[in-house]
Amino acid sequence: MDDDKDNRDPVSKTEFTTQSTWPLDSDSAYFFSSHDVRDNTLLTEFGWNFHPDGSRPDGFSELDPIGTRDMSDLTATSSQLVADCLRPADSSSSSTAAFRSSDPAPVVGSASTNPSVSSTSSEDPPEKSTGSGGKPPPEIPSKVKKKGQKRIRQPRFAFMTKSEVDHLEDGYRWRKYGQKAVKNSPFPRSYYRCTNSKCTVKKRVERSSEDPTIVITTYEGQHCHHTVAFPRGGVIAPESGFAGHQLAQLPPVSSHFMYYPAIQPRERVSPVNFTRTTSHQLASPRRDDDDDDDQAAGGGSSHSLDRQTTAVPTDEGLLGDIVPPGMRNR
DNA sequence: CGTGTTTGACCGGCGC
DNA sequence: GCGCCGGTCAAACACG
Repeated sequence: MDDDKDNRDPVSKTEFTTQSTWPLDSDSAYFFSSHDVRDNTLLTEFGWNFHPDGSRPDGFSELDPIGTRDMSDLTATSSQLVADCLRPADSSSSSTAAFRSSDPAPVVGSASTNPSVSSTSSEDPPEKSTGSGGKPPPEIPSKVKKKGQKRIRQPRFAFMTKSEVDHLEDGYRWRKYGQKAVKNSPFPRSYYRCTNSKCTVKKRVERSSEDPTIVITTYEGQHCHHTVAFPRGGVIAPESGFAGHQLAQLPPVSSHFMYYPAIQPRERVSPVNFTRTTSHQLASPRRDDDDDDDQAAGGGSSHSLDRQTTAVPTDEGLLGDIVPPGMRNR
C-alpha cells in the first residue's frame, strides 16, 4: 500500500536536524545520544542489535548494516528468545527475565512485572480466538485477563523516522489490528502485531503531530523468529548470514539512533531535541514475496529510501535509569 | 480462498 | 467513583 508512493524519499538531504520539540503524546520520551555507552547496553538488553558504530560523522551508514553487524552477541540473546517463544505460556517469569534481566523493573502503574507471558498468553491467540461473533462466550472472555492479572507491557522501543510512509518495512510481516485517533494529534495511531503466530511483538506507528514528516514507530516485545525477508534491496540473501542466523532482533534499518525510554503512561515529558540523520534503505511493504516466517527469505526487488531515523528504547522500566537529570519534566 | 485492512465497540488503567 | 483515553477485539470488507 504505502508501497508505491514511496519510491523516493524526498526527505533525505538533511544531515542534521534539530527539532525543537518532540510531541510524543502518549509515549513521551527523552532522547539521548546513542554514542553514549549506556544506550548500547540498553539496546542489547532489549535484544536489539544496535550498534552505535555507524561512525559516520553525519550519522549515515549504508544499507547493509544489519547484515554485517555483529550477530554474535545477537545470537546469544536471540536463542534465548526463541526458547521463550516456544515455551508454554505458563513458564512465565523466566522468559521475561531473559531480556529484562538487568531491568530493575521500576514497576510503575501497570507497566511492569513479568511481561511476555501473561500478556501474551492471555491475549496472544488473536487468530485462534476466532470464536463466533465478536463477544466471547460468557464464560471466558478472550480479551479478559484473569482478574487480578494486570496487563503487562513488554519492553518498548521507539524509532523516529523521517519518512513519508507510515509503515516502514523492517523485514517482518505485520498485521494491523487497530487504529486509533490520538489525542492532540491529527494523525491516527496504528497498531500492528507480528504475523508470526508464535511471535507476540507489536508495533505502534504514529506520526508526530508537530512534525508530520516524522514517523514514530514503537516496538513492543521481541521477535522470536527470523525475519521473513529483507527490505527489498534484496541485500539480504538467505545465506548471507543475516536472514539465516539472525533472529529478529532488529529494528528498522538505521545506524545512529537516539533512544528515548518510554515513560510511565500518561506521563508527560518535555522533549529534548535532537536528531541524527540516518540514511538507509527500507523496503516498501510487500507481502507476496516472502511467506514463511521462519524461513529466511530474500526479499524481492527493492528501492531505496533515505530516512532519518532515531531509535528510542521505550521500556518504561528502564526509563528512570537512563534519563539524564534535568531532562525529566515531571 | 487466504490474507490483510477498516472500523466501531469494548475493556481496563489511570488521573482527577 | 467517574470519565477519559489507550489498547485490543473481531466482524465486515477489500484485494490478489
